[in-house]
Amino acid sequence: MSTEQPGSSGTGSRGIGSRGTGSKKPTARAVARESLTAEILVLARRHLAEHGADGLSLRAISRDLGMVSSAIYRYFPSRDELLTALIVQSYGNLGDAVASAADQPEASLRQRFIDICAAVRAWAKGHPQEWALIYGSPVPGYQAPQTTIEPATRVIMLVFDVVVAAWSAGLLEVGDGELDPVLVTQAGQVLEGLGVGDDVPPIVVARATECWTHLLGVVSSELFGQLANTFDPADRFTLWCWANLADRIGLR
Amino acid sequence: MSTEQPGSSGTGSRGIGSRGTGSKKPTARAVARESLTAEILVLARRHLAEHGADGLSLRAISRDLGMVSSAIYRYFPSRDELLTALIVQSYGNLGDAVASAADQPEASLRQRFIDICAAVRAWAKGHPQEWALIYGSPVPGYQAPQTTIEPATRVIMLVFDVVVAAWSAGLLEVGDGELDPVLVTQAGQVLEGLGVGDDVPPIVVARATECWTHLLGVVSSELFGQLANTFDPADRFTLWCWANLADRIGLR
DNA sequence: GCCCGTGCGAGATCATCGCTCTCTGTTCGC
DNA sequence: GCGAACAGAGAGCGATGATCTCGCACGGGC
Repeated sequence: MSTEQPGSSGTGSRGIGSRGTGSKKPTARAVARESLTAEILVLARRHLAEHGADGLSLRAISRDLGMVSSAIYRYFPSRDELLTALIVQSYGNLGDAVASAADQPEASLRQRFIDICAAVRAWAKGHPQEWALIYGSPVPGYQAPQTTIEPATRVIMLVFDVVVAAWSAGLLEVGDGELDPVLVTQAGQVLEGLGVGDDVPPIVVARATECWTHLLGVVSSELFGQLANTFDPADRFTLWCWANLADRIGLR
Repeated sequence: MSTEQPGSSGTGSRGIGSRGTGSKKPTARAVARESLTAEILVLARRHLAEHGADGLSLRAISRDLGMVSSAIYRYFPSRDELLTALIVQSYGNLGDAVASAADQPEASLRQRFIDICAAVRAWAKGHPQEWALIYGSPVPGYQAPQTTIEPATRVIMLVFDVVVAAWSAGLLEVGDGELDPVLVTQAGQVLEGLGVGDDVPPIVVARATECWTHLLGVVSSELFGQLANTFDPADRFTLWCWANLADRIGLR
């Protein structure tokens, strides 16, 4: 949810609100703009869910709104901007869903990890088009702006946290310095960027990323039909995969 | 390569060729059709590589061919049919690339497995749009016809074969009947459909599928930009992942 | 060897799309 | 209150996929 992301529309935050400093009355025009922006996003999300990312048509949305097509451009300067807003929202929604699944303080680490994986899959199955939007092939010609990478990291961080916890508990198999030096360097930069304590070894980042890519692979495979005719109702198969991944990070 | 897939266009194979029984003279018209169909596919592949799946425009292709747009429809009744032909071709190309990488009789099983993974990744990096076409999010509104699932299995079979070989060599950890009964059933159906000997245990299918989905996840993550700012030049990371997968199936 | 059916390309047409421009009415800030 | 900024309407541009009809040329059956 959280429909207040559309600050990305740019034109809207130029001189209207002036809500940065004072708390002037919100200017009927501004609230109308905000509400219409939100409404556009809701309709866009609906169209996205029903017709997919490239079935998303500004004209169709404007029709549903009873507006003329050109009016939409007052709120989103282009289709790509709308897509960006939807992507940010989707990352947020997925993050919310997974975070609430991960928020089980009394569950075992292994259970929490598996819950996270299952939550990712559940959200993906519930919102296939959104999943495809954020984790599928990049939309043609669409270049993900920098805005989208920050919310994207949130879900990964949940996985990362569990792996760190596993390492803290002494469960993660660390190996003895046999990690490729390039990986060590790259992992070090990630840790630096994250501001994590220097004591976290690079293998933690590598394992977390490995888990994440595998998680993506399993979910996308199921969602994109790669498992058809094999483990088709994939509930058990995915569960088995999560268990295997948990084993991999020492959560037996 | 193998430009004779367009049999899907339907209208073409009605009464023209009559090459099913006798070897009548190929009918200048038929060879023209065949060559033009092939040319369309070549151009389509080029456009696909340059502008992505949804940048593929029948009109643009017809322009490059010096034809009028409506003429294309004599050869492919719709854009989706063209996409289907491209998908089949892409599966074939990937299969060829990986098969040739796997054809190293004197290499160790582990090395062969890693070579297969690396070959998949290499092909994907060399043909990102094709990869997105076959393993990315389904093209909007496009429903993959049954025609595409057979060539899709070919690459998976290469992975499956290695896992079977690992099992034959007694390397694969089989466990002792602890596999979920649902997985056992589904794996059994797969084995039955494959006509593999009854002695192959279900865990082999499950492990192979697991490897495959993880392989897909790693390659797609890299290709779709999910590894940006982490293991960005992902050569070493992916190699490490392949090694881990090899470990997983007992190929130490 | 001719002839009618069929394949083939051209051209026009339709509905849709993203996006731009101009115009008029409304709202806001000073 | 007034000028400037905003909002929506409407027309329009160039492009897309798809359909239809029209002639022309080819080719198998008589």
